[in-house]
Amino acid sequence: MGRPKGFETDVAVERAMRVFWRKGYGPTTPQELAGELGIGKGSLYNTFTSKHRLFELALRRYGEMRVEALADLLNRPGPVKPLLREALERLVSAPDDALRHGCLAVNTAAELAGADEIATEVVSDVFARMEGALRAAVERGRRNGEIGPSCDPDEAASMLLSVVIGMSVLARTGQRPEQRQRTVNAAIAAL
Amino acid sequence: MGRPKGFETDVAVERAMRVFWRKGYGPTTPQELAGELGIGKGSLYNTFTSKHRLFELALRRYGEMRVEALADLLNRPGPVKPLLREALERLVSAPDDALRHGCLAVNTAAELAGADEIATEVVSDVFARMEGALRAAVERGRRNGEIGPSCDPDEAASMLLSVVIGMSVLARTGQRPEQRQRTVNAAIAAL
DNA sequence: TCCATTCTTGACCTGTAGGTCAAATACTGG
DNA sequence: CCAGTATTTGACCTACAGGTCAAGAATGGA
Repeated sequence: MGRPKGFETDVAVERAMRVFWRKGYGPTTPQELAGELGIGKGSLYNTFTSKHRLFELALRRYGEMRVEALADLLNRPGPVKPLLREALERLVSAPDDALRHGCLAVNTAAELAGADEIATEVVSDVFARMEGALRAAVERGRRNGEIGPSCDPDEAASMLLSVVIGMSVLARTGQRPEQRQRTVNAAIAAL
Repeated sequence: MGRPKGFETDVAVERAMRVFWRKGYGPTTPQELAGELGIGKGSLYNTFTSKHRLFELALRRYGEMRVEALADLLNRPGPVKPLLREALERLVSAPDDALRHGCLAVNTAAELAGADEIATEVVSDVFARMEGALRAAVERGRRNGEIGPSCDPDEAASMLLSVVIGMSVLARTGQRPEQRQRTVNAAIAAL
């Protein structure tokens, strides 16, 4: 009973995610969010309590999306190295403005880590899970014999995670794709 | 002639740098800057024109500092690999809160790249120069025979730069130092 | 010692961020 | 068709960000 909601919460969170992704947490104003979600400011606060809470939901959703996409790719059957390469190459040359905003988790880490406990925790968790997926892939490659036994999966996964994060920062600065391609080559060659 | 300045511009820029480093550009207020520099707000604007301009100076200074420190280290005589390792290990376990704020250039890239042209340009430049220093080191290692001829200096340097940036983001999230140590091990092993 | 000049300070101004609320609206059960 | 409930909207509120400015303070020169 009562008046029915005029919008779907999920869709709203998804749209909010895009806005935060483009502009970061601080510079995004409630007004802009309301506009982008197609609802009034009051509705926004009635549903999400605060800008910060909406951001948390958006960030969590972003994390799920990314981690899942990475795991899906790396779990595909067949040799692992090409899959790892493909995962990294997604940061080399995506449709341009997808990259120009970098990765929401990375941007959030740089903007809020330390100052915002919730954001810090969510982002750490996302990174840890990505690292886990990478490690699993490296382990599989070792069992396959694709990757030599001298390569420690923990070390390799940590390194790959750093590379992914680094590339996502560099993409934001407008670095040319060829340079990131080189990064990928070196990182994959290290396995 | 005229009343003499009550503070040294250089010192002020240096202090401003620390503040921006800790809190980022957006969240730092003119009031706080004035307080931290020990001058009135009017003086601040009289000397630096705008918050943004002061930030630019601070960011440029930060870049010089970092690039120089890296080059100095890598130019020390002797084998190159240990020097590269040491360079990366500076991001593993520095005095804790130095790391908790990450790297100002990286933070700025994530906060402002794309939105702020000047910041983007300064930061890109810093990254490019760091990459140059790393590449020079790798080349030297190849001439030494420390590093095999199969290792492309361009690729290696790009990869190392990404690793450095990635670690600096991860340090901000409170990641444990041991994980970054693993990253360093894998990155150096790749050479 | 008075002046021109350069700096310093803090009160003041304008715009906007983040959020609240009363009134209006749309539904369901009786 | 009315009562009760949940939602919507946009005007409204408070605080503060970023910046300006008039008045005063410290210098060197004539």
